[in-house]
Amino acid sequence: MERRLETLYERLQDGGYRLTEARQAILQALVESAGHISADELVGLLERRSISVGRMTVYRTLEVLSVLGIVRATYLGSGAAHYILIDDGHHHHLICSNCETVIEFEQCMVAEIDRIVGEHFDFEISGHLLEVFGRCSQCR
Amino acid sequence: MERRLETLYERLQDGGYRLTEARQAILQALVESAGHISADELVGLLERRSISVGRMTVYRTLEVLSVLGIVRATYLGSGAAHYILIDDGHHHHLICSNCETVIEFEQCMVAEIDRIVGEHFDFEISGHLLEVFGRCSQCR
DNA sequence: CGTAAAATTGATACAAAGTATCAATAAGTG
DNA sequence: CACTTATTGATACTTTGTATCAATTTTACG
Repeated sequence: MERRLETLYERLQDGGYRLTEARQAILQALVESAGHISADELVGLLERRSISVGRMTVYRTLEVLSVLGIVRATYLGSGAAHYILIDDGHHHHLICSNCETVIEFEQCMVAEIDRIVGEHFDFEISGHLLEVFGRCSQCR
Repeated sequence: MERRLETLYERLQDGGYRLTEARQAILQALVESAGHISADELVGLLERRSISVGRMTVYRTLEVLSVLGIVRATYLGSGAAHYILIDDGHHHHLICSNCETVIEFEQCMVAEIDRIVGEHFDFEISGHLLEVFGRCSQCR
């Protein structure tokens, strides 16, 4: 668990960014929330822990983490982007197109695609996000 | 090509929605733009063709199309959600985490996942969106 | 250790994106 | 055609995201 955070800290630094307290707090919150969280929810979360990080800083940090491929924004119903930790390279979830329920799953068979497509387009692949849509059991 | 539109019209109606001129215009624009388009870009596109559809209607229609699984919102850099036609059940693209370039590709090997995961979670799957991230050749 | 250069932060102000409301209008039904 | 019901769009508004810049923090270096 700590290992994971440490690695993220390193990735920030290796990317040429400074490892500030704000960024550490944000990464920590992201790891612990372990889900889909919007920028403003993140601000609220940190606030409740009496860690004061400005809204602007949160937005900027998420942008940095995006560029580094650590985080990925996705759209889940509401207007706000939700950020997903994708530091291990992938994330998968089912989304009910009706009620927007999100169910995460682990099964991943996309490694093949990564390889083939990456070669084909001369693209250095760092990860992927697979969103599968449909109707959950309740909405049918 | 016309066939595709016809099918979309039917899906709207089968879903219990009325096939209005506004919705037809929006679907048509989506099919022709054949890519990733934001709500406001869509409004602009229609305006330029002297088809007047209110902003509100576009947002609402995209919401309806989302619920029907015809369209899917995704984040591509800018703050606005971009909508992707996913009427044939899937869409795939590479996104450079650095410059946000989008490269679409067809290769799809995810059918298997759809089946397995769908059964496992009692989820009726209608499609998926696979986003693969990394660095494009220019950004390396 | 200080100190200076450079990155980062956050208050403020702003722009863009998305939502609620409701009277006017258009679509389907018989 | 008339009637019921869904849809539309103008308006006003909230939320989300971005630009700016002085103050602060971090890092590198003497």
